[in-house]
Amino acid sequence: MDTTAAPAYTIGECARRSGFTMDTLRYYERIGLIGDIARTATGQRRFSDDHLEWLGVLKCLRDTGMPVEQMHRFATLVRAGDHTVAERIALLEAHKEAVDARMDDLAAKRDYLLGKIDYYRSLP
Amino acid sequence: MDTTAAPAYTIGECARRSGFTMDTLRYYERIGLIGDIARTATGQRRFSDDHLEWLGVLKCLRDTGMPVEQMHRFATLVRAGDHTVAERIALLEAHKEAVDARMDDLAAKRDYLLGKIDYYRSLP
DNA sequence: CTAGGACCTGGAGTGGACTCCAACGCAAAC
DNA sequence: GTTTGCGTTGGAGTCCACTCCAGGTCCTAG
Repeated sequence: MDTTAAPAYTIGECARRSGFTMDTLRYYERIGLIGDIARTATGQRRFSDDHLEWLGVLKCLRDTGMPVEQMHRFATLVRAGDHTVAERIALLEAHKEAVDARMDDLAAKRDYLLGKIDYYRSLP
Repeated sequence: MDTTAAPAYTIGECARRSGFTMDTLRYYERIGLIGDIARTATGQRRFSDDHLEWLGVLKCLRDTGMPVEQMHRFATLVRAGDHTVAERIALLEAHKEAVDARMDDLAAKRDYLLGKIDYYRSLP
């Protein structure tokens, strides 16, 4: 028999570990970004390691600027099963392109900023 | 005498050249990010090349994620005259640091994304 | 002269993503 | 066993940065 308890995190612990606030976690559950969260007999959420991993994905997508709606589409694909893998790749690739473009733009504007700073430094 | 007319752009032309919408330009004027816009006798705005240059700065700051309120502080410093140059440098440097941090974070998350894509690609 | 487009104002509305609240139940440390 | 604090809900509120609108004036090409 298995005496190892599967780790189950309270929403507070999950917030601490995932980097989302408790409110955001509840919000994400509500809008369908996180599914199948276990509950204790009294109704408290218990998150699993799988959830934490998924939240890591969500955090990555969100922090790179993916709109919540697109994350929702991705979550739907993941939930739909293996036959959506090609579509998931397409979505992630498109997003990666967007991130690359954003990084290029940031780099250019950072340089402009540096020039401005240098100019101010050059003043008498 | 000087027969060269100083270029004066309508708000539409200025929008086209600056990358802001007309509404945003009016909004920025209203909240004090742009000062001293000339008007025709009938009240239409006429932007100058100096404005376009300043709008370039604003666009750079905005597109690199500076909140409007901080841009406003910067605009105030610029308007206050040369004795604020040190403070302007400090503000821009702090912002540059923020941009660098953002870029590092994006790069890391982009790699995570690539890993995810590769994983999906590796599936049977 | 006239039609169509560009511009004006003040103020209201939008969208996205949370974030907060009241009023309550449950947990666990001492 | 009681206090402190974590968790619950549904719904309302917030924040930011615009964005849109009505109802008007003005400009310019034909």
